[in-house]
Amino acid sequence: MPELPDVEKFKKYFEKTSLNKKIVEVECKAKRLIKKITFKDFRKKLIGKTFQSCWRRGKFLIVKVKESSEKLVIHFGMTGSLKYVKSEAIKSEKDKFARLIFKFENGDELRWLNIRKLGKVYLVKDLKEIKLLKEMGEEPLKISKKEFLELLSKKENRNIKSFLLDQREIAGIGNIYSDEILFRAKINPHRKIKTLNLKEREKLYKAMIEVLKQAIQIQCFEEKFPENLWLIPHRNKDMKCPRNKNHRLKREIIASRAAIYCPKCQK
DNA sequence: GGTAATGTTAGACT
DNA sequence: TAGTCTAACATTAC
Repeated sequence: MPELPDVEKFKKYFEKTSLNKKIVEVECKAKRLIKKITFKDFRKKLIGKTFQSCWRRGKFLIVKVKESSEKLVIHFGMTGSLKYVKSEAIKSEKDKFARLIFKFENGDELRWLNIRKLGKVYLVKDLKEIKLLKEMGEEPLKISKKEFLELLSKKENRNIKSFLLDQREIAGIGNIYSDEILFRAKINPHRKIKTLNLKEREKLYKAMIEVLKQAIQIQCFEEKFPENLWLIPHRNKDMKCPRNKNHRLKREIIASRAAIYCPKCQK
């Protein structure tokens, strides 16, 4: 689930549920997912503190810890999410995949769920300690058209889908949304950047912003993606093109990922 | 039981 | 050397 729009949703969820509550206990059932620090130290440094504010960078959620110079940094991997559970529901609502749990003074708790254990959690003073954050590219919703075109022109030899997926080029786009962006821009995921003309590059920029903004706006609720605009309601389902029911979507491995696209609409 | 999965990365390849 | 691509990682769901 967690690409830019999903992490944006987690950010709002975190703000709504978990700020300014005293942490009284931290539990972890998959200690190797805590990076750069032992769980023992991690726990010790957080107990008694509160989360002050949070923001998103790429696919990372970053949380400022009050009265500390350290930040909690969460990466969700492929199968991560957050779940806040009220004290009265903790016993009845078990989560087999709750890998990290913050317990608050009011009895509630925040669970970091992570089925496949591809996620990571850090506690760092300086975000640059995390290699991927240090090398991370621009935010797609902040980059100007001019900057975006310049980025493309430096990578003419690259495949366009693998470019969009590369966090060092542009932050936060993953497999699902790269497919959506290319579909919206009517660009075939096999294309190399050097084959894209200026019009297509501009279309790509516009599609990227539109797709991400709209997904954020509907908070990634699956049922809210209009069927005649998005691949999401069709991918691995009826496989019909949103633009034309007679077109069949194709699934193909591109850039080592399962790409879904319409060969008739995306040239 | 086989296959696929929304991410990242080390190492292979060109 | 530099740019790009691929396979591997860990675990579960269907």
